[in-house]
Amino acid sequence: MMPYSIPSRKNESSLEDLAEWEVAIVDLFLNAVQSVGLPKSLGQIYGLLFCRSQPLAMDEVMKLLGISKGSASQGLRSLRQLGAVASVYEAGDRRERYVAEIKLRKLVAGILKEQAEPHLEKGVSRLEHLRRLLSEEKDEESRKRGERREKILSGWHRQMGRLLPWVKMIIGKSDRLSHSSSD
Amino acid sequence: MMPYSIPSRKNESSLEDLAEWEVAIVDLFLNAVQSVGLPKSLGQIYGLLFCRSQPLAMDEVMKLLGISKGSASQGLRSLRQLGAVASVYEAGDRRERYVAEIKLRKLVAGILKEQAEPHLEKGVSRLEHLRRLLSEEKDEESRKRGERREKILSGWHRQMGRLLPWVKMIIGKSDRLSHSSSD
DNA sequence: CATTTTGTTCAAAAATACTTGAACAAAACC
DNA sequence: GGTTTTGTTCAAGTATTTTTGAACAAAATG
Repeated sequence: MMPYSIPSRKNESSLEDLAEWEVAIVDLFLNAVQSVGLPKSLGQIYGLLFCRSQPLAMDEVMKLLGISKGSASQGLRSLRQLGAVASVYEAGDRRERYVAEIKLRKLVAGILKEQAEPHLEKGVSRLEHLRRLLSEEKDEESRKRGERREKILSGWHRQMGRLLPWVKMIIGKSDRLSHSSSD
Repeated sequence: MMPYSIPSRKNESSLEDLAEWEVAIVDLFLNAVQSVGLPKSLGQIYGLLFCRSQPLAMDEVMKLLGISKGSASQGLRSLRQLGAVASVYEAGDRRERYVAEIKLRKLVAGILKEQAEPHLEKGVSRLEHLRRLLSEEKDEESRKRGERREKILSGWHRQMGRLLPWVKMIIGKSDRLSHSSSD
């Protein structure tokens, strides 16, 4: 029964070419991004680039991680948008190549700008909408209560706006410890 | 054809009893929690309790939001665990009743404790695992590169650990502006 | 102690989010 | 200009998460 069966590699031409520690780091980032609510392919791709000293092209990323063209393309786009990867041009090759941004300060700044700030912005219009509804509320008790709630939310909103610069500052501090010598 | 048809309310006995501004706030929290990756029923429930001055029982939450028993039960449990709602006992009623915690400081502290700290903790063992793999890596270049990466990750980990207390502190400041007088 | 009320659990259904791959566009090459 | 390489888009498929509701447990009631 079934002699000469195919060697049957575990992972269909993926992850095989990564060192064990690289797999561990890819997995680490995979989990990390999921906890922030981002798709896991983002974490895989970033993790892979983070491990490597040389820039990788999209087809190499696909091959090494065993993910589809679509995922690779979209994932790299999101990462560029977040400022988590940069593209570099290499002589004698048409393909665009990518490297991971490893300064925590820049990573955090990118996430804050792309994720937190849009939410704060949306918050402004939501609060405006809320105030409009309140001004139309007929029931006295209800309106009073709503106005108190609106005050609380405005306060929270202000606090959050104040927090962001601090986070950038605190993370920024002694970031240069991160990248000591080479690479 | 079909005279005397049933009035056909839009929302099957839900949201109807909320004021418009309350619906807006429920929706606001619904969106807010989703952006943090939490299930939206958490946001709805918290939002409803946030609007109300009087504690609500689980069946009232179900009725007002039009959600199932299971969602209400699980949602309230998660919120309690996060420290976002507290239960209160009211005379002459067997049911447990819930109120929203409205101090931003406490909310943030709860989220950090339940979400961020466990991740940091897991990070410790992941870094240990990584170091073990690195010590077994045979290829010289690869190991050196891996060791540089491990240093970077350890640095990030440390920075994150330092950030949390600051966040609590900064958010804590002038929190008392939030709840001025009644409620 | 049988019954009613209150609340939890969990398997299945529904809703969402993610990935895939084929079709398409854009640029480089010859 | 035709061909090849590189990269994007998006509808359909797959996987994951969330919600539902019925069955169950626990406690109060009479």
